[in-house]
Amino acid sequence: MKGDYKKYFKLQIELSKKVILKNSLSRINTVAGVDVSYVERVKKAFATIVIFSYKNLEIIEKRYHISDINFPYIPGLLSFREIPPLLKCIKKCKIDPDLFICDGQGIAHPRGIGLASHLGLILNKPTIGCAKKKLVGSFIPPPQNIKSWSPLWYKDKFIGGVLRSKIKVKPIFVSPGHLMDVYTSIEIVKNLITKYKLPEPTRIADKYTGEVKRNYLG
DNA sequence: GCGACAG
DNA sequence: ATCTTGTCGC
Repeated sequence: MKGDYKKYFKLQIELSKKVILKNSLSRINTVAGVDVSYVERVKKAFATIVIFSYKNLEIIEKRYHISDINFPYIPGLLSFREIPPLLKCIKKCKIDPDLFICDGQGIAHPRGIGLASHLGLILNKPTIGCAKKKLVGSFIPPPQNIKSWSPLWYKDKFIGGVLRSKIKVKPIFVSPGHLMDVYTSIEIVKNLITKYKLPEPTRIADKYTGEVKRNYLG
């Protein structure tokens, strides 16, 4: 029945109980950025993953996967649209990254299980959500100082950070996905930012996605 | 009813 | 996400 997504809501509520908000990383060697873009005209999803060395942000592996779109975009249910393509893409990697950065929310979600949290649970890996826009929560705009941030609150819970990744640009929304905590997620994203709004993993994965798409369309 | 609403 | 032109600012 069109518009009936109760089963997905229920699944999210059950999955959210399994999310672990505790940093499980003692040392980070590799970090991956994942992204998905779409072309409705041909009903295709373009997923990419770019893996970097955490220390010097050097690209050490990149993969992509093109698949059919089989779930619509519905705020709050993004993971059901993006995870299938991402899993096939991630499976192509030879390297198993220590951490994944997702283009979307972690626990900053109506039911506490955004794309990053859901993906982390499935992979049983640490993940961080880094979104360009807010989904839920309230906050005070962070100062203009570079890399300053303000807390993101939702239902009296501290769920993430609104980070000023670049001066005179809208801040980004960082929240832990899985096997990660709020403070650590913010600190890690700070380390992954260079001179752009988005942290390198997500920024490069997004750029790669556009490249793959252009090649496909000719 | 109204506003909000990741990609 | 995608579409889409010019335009303001460093």
